[in-house]
Amino acid sequence: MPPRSPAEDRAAADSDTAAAGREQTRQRVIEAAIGLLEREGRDAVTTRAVAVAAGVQAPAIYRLFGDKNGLLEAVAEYGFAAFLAAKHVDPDPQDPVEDLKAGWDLAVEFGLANPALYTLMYSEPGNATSAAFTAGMEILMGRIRRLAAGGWLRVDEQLAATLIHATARGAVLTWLSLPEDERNPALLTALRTAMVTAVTNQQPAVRDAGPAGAARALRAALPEQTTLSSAEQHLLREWLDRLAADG
Amino acid sequence: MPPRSPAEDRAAADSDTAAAGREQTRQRVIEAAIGLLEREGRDAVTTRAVAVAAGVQAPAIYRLFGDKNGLLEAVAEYGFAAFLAAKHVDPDPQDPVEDLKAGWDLAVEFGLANPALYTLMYSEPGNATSAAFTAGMEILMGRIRRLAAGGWLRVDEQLAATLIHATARGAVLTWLSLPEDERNPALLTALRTAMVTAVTNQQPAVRDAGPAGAARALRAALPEQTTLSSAEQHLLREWLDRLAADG
DNA sequence: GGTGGCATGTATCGACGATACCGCAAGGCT
DNA sequence: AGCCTTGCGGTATCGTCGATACATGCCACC
Repeated sequence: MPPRSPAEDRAAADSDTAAAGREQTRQRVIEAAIGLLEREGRDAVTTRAVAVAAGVQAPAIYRLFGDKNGLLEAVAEYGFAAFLAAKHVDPDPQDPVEDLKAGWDLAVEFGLANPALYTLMYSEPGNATSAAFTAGMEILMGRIRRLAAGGWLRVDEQLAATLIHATARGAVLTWLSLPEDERNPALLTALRTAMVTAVTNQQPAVRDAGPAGAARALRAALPEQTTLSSAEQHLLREWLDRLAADG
Repeated sequence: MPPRSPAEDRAAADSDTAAAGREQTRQRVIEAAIGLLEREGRDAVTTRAVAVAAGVQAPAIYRLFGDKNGLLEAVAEYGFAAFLAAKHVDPDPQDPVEDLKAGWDLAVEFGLANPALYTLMYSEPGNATSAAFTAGMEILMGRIRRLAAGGWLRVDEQLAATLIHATARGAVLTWLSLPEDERNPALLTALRTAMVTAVTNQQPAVRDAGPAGAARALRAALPEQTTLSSAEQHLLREWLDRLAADG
């Protein structure tokens, strides 16, 4: 959200109601655009149609969103935020791998539930900055971090995130591109297990959770390593001893 | 391709040259559209711009392709056919799994080499009927059939084809959506092995959870730690990054 | 040498995204 | 209190888009 405009600062007395009204019409325009998008398809979302559907004048859209792309971005963010808000995220999952599956299912479910919105967001490359979008990314990164902390992660955290995105995107777009009578639910489960196999280890690399367990595991697996110089390895071992003893 | 038009039948004498000329201008228009698409982006492909780029009148496009969508479909088919023709397919591969990988690489390579064309073809669901498209599908189905004949296939042939498509689509679109400095080639190889694991019976090489996994775990679990000084933690993190990336 | 049919070329239509311009209502200043 | 500045909402309009009607002219055929 941008900082308060000078006009709002000057008229601080009723800026609340004015800003509230503005936000209200903004929301009405967005919902009208979503309605058109899901009811009549992407091409039906024109500035004029959205304006009459929302009961506002055509230039109001440009004043509210600056651009048609701005409107579409606002629509994408609104839809994604609404979906995220409707779903609750387990803050402390027992099985991080199951949690990963749940997160993947969530992403795919969003795509299948809002096909027009999903293709609008993910069909063409480019935009990646959005409040709701980064919020979803934060949730995903949290899941990945828990996996890593448990020693489950097979690849880099960044690569894991990209792999999850790529499989989910391929799953949703391919599913949507199939005629309804060829949509096999096994596609989704197979892709999900493929994602899990690519991202996680079958057995965690650390036996005990927490830094001490990870330090012990790393200390045990280290001798074969040559990436570090011998001096570095020596110092690293010392620290690992301290970390392992700390648990 | 439709059967010969009555006009062509009637003027059979020079229908060859006439049809050839027509096909020539058709090809010129398609190439002009491809040039605009890859040089100035999707939105630059307007009927007028294509017409002036190809040196034809605006209505000629509608006479040749009937519609702007017709032009775009012709463009997609042309580009895909050109790519298919440039690549030769091993008719009798020795290792069908390696052949599957090669086919997947081919599909992904097409997407990475022709990003605008690829997003045009696969971004939005719908069109699936095209000569070159079905030709590519035939090649893919041949590969899958050889896998099935060798007993390699783990799932339905249809599901295998869909899985291959979905992973390739996710790989290409995700790759293209990343900024150039975040494009990790490991994404493609990881997705390819995930696809092979999902489609074939080939078990992934059981990777020992080496130091990289433990390093990742320790890196993710570290922030709560206070045993080390901040300077030590900083250096440790650096080493853990190197160890984690080494796997 | 007509004659009919079809491709070519010009002009134009409705809709789209986007914006300039005008009136007006609401504080601020003297 | 009255004037004035400031910014918002409403009307009209611009340039471009996809798509098409209409006139023109070319060419084979009789």
